[in-house]
Amino acid sequence: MADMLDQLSIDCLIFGFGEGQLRLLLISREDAPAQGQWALPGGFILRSESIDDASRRILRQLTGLQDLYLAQLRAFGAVDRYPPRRVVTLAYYALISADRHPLTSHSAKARWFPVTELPALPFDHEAIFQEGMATLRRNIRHQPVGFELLPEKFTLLQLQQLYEAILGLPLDKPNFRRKLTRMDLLIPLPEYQREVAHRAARLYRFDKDRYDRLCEEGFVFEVAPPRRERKTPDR
Amino acid sequence: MADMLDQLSIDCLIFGFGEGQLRLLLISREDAPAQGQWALPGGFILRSESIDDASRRILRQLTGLQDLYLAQLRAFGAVDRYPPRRVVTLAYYALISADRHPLTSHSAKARWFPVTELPALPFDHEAIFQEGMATLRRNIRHQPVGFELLPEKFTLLQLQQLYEAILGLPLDKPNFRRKLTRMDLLIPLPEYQREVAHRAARLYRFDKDRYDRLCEEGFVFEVAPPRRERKTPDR
DNA sequence: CTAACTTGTAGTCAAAATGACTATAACTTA
DNA sequence: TAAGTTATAGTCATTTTGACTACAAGTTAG
Repeated sequence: MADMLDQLSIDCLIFGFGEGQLRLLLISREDAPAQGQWALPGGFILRSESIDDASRRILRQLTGLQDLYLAQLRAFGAVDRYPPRRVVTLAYYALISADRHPLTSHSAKARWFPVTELPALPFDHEAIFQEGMATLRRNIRHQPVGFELLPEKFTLLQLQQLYEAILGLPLDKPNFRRKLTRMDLLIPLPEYQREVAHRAARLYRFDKDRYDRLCEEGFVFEVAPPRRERKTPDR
Repeated sequence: MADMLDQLSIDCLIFGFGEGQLRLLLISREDAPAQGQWALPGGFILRSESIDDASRRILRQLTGLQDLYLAQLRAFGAVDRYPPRRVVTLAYYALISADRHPLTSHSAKARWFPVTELPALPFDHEAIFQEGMATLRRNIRHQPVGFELLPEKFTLLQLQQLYEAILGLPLDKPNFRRKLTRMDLLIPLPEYQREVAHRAARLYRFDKDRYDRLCEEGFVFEVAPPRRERKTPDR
C-alpha cells in the first residue's frame, strides 16, 4: 500500500444507454467502508501512474471495461466526505454503448441501474452522480458525446431517444432528424435494421473526422431543446 | 506543515478583462521550486478545510482578492508534473472585473499579463492555462459567465469586445446588440458613460435573477459565433 | 389477404432568428 | 462649423425553427 497515494481516490460514473433508458453502472463494494453497498466503482492511485492512467486501470480492474470514452468530471473534497480519513476524490465519467461493451463474467459484482432508480449511495456519491448528470445534460447539447452511448451503427430514432432520455423532454421526430442530418455529421449507411416488427430504419454512423474538420473552421455543435415560448407579459 | 495535505495542491487561473484585453494574474514565486519565476498562484490544502475553501483562502492570501467567481477546472496529475515529489494539483479558475477588484498593495508580487504575452510558466502551468482558455471559450458561449469579467454596469460595446477577445474573432455590432438585448437578460440602466470622447453609450446590468428564472423554464443561453458558410461541395 | 398498427421519411408553411448592411443620432475635438 | 467617433435603430434576403401533414414500408391481427 506504500505505493498508493492515500489522500486521493478516483470514482467513476459509468453511463450507458439501452432500451431507451440511461443507466449507471454500480458495483457492490468488496471492502469496508460501506462493504456490500452499491457504489461508484473507485480506487486509489499508484505513485507510478498518472491520474488518467489510474482511472482507466481502476475501471478495467473492477468492470473489465476498457477503451471507452473517459473524461474527468472534477474533484470532490469536502472535509468529511470519506469517514475513515481525509481523502479527496477525483470523479471521472465514462460513456459507453451497452452493446459495444457487454459486462463480462469478470465483473460479477457490477450491475446496471436505470438512473431513475438508483439505490442509496455511500459517501458523497449521490452528489457526484448529480453533478455528472448535469454535466452530461450540458455536454450532450454542445458536443457530440451522445454517440459514445450508442452502437457504432444506429438509427435516428435511437439517437432521438437518447437525447430525450438525457434531456428529459420529448422531441419532435421530423424536426430532430432534419436538424441532425443537415449537420452533415452522420453518414447514412447502405444498411437497415433487422428483425424489427415494423419498417426497418436506415443505419447511420457518426463522422468524427468530418466533425474535427468542421470544428477547425469554427463549427459549433448545437442541439438545442425546443425553447418554450417566452411569455412577454410586460415591457 | 503536518496540517497540510502533501499530495495535493491548488493552482488558480485568474482571468481579468481590461482595455479590450483578456489578462491573467500571475505571481512571482516566493519559495523554491521555481523561486522568482512568474507562475499561477497556488498553495496547499489544510486538513481542516474543503478544497473549495482552500482555493478561496489561497487566492486571498496571495492576491488579496475575495468574493469572486471561482470554479474548479479539473485535476492535473501527470506523475512528474511537480519535480520535488508526487503532487496532484486541482486547477481552479476565477473571473474578475479588473475595476471591481483592483490589486491592493497586499499583492505586491502579483501582476496582470495579457494572455497573448505570458511569460514562460513552470511545471505544467502552461497546460493548465491552455485548458482554462479552452474552457473559458466554451463556457462564455453557453453560460453567462462573461459578465463576471465586466464591471457591474457596462456598455454593449464592452461586452462585445469581451466576446471578441475571448473568441478571437470580430462580431458584427448591430447584430450582437440585437441578439443580446432580445435575450431580455440585460437591464438597461438610466445611466450613460461619462468622460468619453464621443457619444456616451447606455449602461446595462446583467439580470441574474431573471436568468435563473428562465433557466428553470428550460432557457439556454447561447452566443454562437457566426457560422461561416458551409461549403457543400459534393452530394 | 385485407385491415389495422407501427415506425420511417419526405414535405409544407408560417414564424422567428441570423447575417449583412444602411442610416441617422449624439457627442467631442480640430 | 466640420470632421471624426461611437451609439443605436432599421431594412432585407436567407436560413432555421416549430408545428404539422402525408405517405411509404413493413408486421401482425382477424
